[in-house]
Amino acid sequence: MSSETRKAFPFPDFEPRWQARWETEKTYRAPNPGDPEFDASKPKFYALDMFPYPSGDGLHVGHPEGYTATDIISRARRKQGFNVLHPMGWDAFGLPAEQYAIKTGQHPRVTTERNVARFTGQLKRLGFAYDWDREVNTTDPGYFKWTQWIFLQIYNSWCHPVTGRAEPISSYTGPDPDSVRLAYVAEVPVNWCPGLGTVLANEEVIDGKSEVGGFPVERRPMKQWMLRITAFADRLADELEPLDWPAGIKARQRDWIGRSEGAEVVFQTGRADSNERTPVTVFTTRPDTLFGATYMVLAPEHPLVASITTPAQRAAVEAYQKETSSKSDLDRGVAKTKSGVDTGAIAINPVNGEAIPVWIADYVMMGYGTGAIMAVPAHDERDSEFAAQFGLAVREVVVPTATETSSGCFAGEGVAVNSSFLNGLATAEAKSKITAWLEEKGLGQKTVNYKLRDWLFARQRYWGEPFPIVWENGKHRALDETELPVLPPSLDDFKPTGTPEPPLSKATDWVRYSETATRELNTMPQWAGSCWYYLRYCDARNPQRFVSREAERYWMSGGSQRPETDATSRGGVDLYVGGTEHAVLHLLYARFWHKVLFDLGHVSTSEPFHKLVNQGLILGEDGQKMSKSRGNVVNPDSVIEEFGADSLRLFEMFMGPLEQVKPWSTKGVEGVYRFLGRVWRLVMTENQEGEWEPSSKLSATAELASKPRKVLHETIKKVTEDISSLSFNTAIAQMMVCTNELTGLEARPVTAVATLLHLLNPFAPHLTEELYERLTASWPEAAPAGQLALQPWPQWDESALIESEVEVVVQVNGKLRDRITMAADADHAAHEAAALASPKVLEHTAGQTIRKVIVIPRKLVNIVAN
RNA sequence: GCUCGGGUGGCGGAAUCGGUAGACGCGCACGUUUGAGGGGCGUGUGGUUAACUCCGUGCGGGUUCGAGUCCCGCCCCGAGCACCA
Repeated sequence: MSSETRKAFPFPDFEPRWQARWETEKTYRAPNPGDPEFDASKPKFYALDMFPYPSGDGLHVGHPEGYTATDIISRARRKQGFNVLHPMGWDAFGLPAEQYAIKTGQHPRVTTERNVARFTGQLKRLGFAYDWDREVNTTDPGYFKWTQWIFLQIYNSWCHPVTGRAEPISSYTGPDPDSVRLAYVAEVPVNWCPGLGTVLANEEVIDGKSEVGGFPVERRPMKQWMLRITAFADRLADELEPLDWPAGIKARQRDWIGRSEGAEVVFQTGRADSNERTPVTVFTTRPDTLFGATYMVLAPEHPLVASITTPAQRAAVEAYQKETSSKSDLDRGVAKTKSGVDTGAIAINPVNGEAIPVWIADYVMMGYGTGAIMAVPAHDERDSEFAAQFGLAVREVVVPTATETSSGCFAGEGVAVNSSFLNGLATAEAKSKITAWLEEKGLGQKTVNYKLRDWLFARQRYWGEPFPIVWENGKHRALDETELPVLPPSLDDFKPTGTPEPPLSKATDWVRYSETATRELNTMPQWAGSCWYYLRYCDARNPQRFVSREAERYWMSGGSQRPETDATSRGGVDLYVGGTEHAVLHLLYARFWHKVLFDLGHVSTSEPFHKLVNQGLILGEDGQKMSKSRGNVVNPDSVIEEFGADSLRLFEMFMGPLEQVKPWSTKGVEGVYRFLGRVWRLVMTENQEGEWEPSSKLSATAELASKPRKVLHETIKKVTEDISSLSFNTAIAQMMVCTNELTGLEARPVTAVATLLHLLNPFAPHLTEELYERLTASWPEAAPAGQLALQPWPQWDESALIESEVEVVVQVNGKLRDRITMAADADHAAHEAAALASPKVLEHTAGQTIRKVIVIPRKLVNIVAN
């Protein structure tokens, strides 16, 4: 094996060997409560990766970044005495598989299985300590049976208006249960994408194009399944607060929910030449500016436009409506200048009886609020711009308080003026006074509005979960639990029909459920399976329930004690690592489902993910985003081939902070590879035959001198703490320091080397197990037999960290002038005396008066002189 | 425009209850080992200077004995949102 391909250490030999051993021995199997091996005295730790969509491209180097992070902390926690749940699975339904199937004619199940096999092989080659017995696959009937079951829970529930919680539909006493279900059918304007042959959620439409494929998307009304996520809007926003999530992700979720408090105000509208009046309700967050409303604007699609428009304006109004309807939301959004048309109608301001003109304009959206606004150009920038453009009146009704400066349109808070009974009130008081006044007169009320819309839950696809729903006499009805799972029909032709009719309609036998009933033809969106997979991992093979109560309670709500996160812990997954691309969609949907399940008593926590961390994108070596077209994609397989899995793992953690965006560097991989080579040679040496044997410098009897002992214990401390704070890059740096220190010793104590291997084990599991096994073979007393992964984590000795002498910095006027050595227990006076005696200090203070001496014992002395 | 990140050597990054700026790694240079290459090992490496010095954490102020770190005002880069009334 001394060929030119010879490696610095024989990883091509030992990496597969250890991987095979872990697999056959099930080293990382996590027993559940009730299992014989389960130890209830241990605390639990649940580390979750966002499971991948098994694409045809295989793993890229971005995947192992987050996976390695969770793997390291999982391995460390296991050694620290936790029961660790660290699973992996496949989010395998979805458009790409189906698109590929349509293109190649292969059934998506076939390509999915092939892709899963490829991903699995790649993940195993990276040495992740997953409990593969808990692997889940969203396309597995044993899995989606429960996705359908959860849908039934949602379907059979409603949100009680008083408690704000999901309850069984049986507690609803009103006339029409179908009108309040959390899953309901509605005729709504949807994002129909002809290119994909399906409707899409708002979230899946980016700038008027489909997120997948970039096809144009048009609005059209269709009958669709919706989930009533808006009923949970407040809880989804409020309960973010205690979660240990990045502030940016919380902000994005809050923005997406878009809660805004204000009031609805009713204006009577009609023609100036007639007494006929129609009420129009507007929404405003600034009811205190009601006296400043100088015109009203309706969205062009507003249903009352046609009836109130005067004959003289009709042609212009209709032309404008036509123009806006042909514009995409994107065009509407980027328009540089405001546009609009006067309807000729008037609205009566309920607060002062004033008649103001009613316009239509595309800066008012039908989809938000009531689709109508009162325009206050003095205090709203959009209204101000519009008024300026069309010469509409402006009336100031709020003046800034003295400290604020007003320039042009003042949209801030201040004091009300020109507002009758509101005059002199601060904005907040004016708001509540006018709102109370409106409510008293029946002219309006306090209202909360959300940007969040109900979740469009149906897709016209083949490769997704069928709904457990049939239609009979024009009404939908849930199938019984015993009929689950509802399997998709086997179809040879799963192409979109080209019309909104889903491809499942082609399976005529399947569609016919009974003499009188037919099956729902839509399938669920890809998000469905990922809404609850973290629960299935707790009890992945349970045929009776989606997760057993015991397993759920143990893994999701704390088990016994918890690690250092106690104070803020509310239960749930202890650490969830994934990319920011799921900041709103997946994380919001999963939280919604979890809350429904919580309200119905199926799970024990109200939030699923206690701590969330986003790993940063890995860029190509050129600093650009990796992409095939740029040719800068790094393939993990070839990195493993050349440097080994441990090097890849270590490098991805050494590149920089986990959350940060950072560029790939082949030289950097070589660097950590060299480091692992040094660790290897710390233990092993090459004999004359070119074979590796334990180094003669190793010694079971040698004592560690105080300096290397200090370094070793500093390393234990830093690595332990850095793993908890996910600061893997600095942990690795410290292990490099320690390795260099131990390498420099003439006699290397086996216990010290073993300690280093323990610390490095979560990062480089193959190399460390291999070396440790060799240590065990020669020095069983110093290195007790057994896998490192299953042995306890080292403890540091505080006393080893204390030095008898310390170096103290001496500054004159804040500038570094000298360094002196002091006894560790030297007092203030001793520091001062020693510093003042320094020749360098004397030199720099010559001819000056010493004003002050600042002493930080063991650190620094600063002499102030002039 | 708004929100969230972030600006530190040639490069990735350390160090923020204010206290030695640049840990660790890459690169580079020199030395050593080797028949040579590769690899290994060792030393050095912010700028400036012969040296002493002086200057250095995006820019400008401020607080302090002392500021990468705190405060005020800007600039630049990245990500997200974007007429949400």
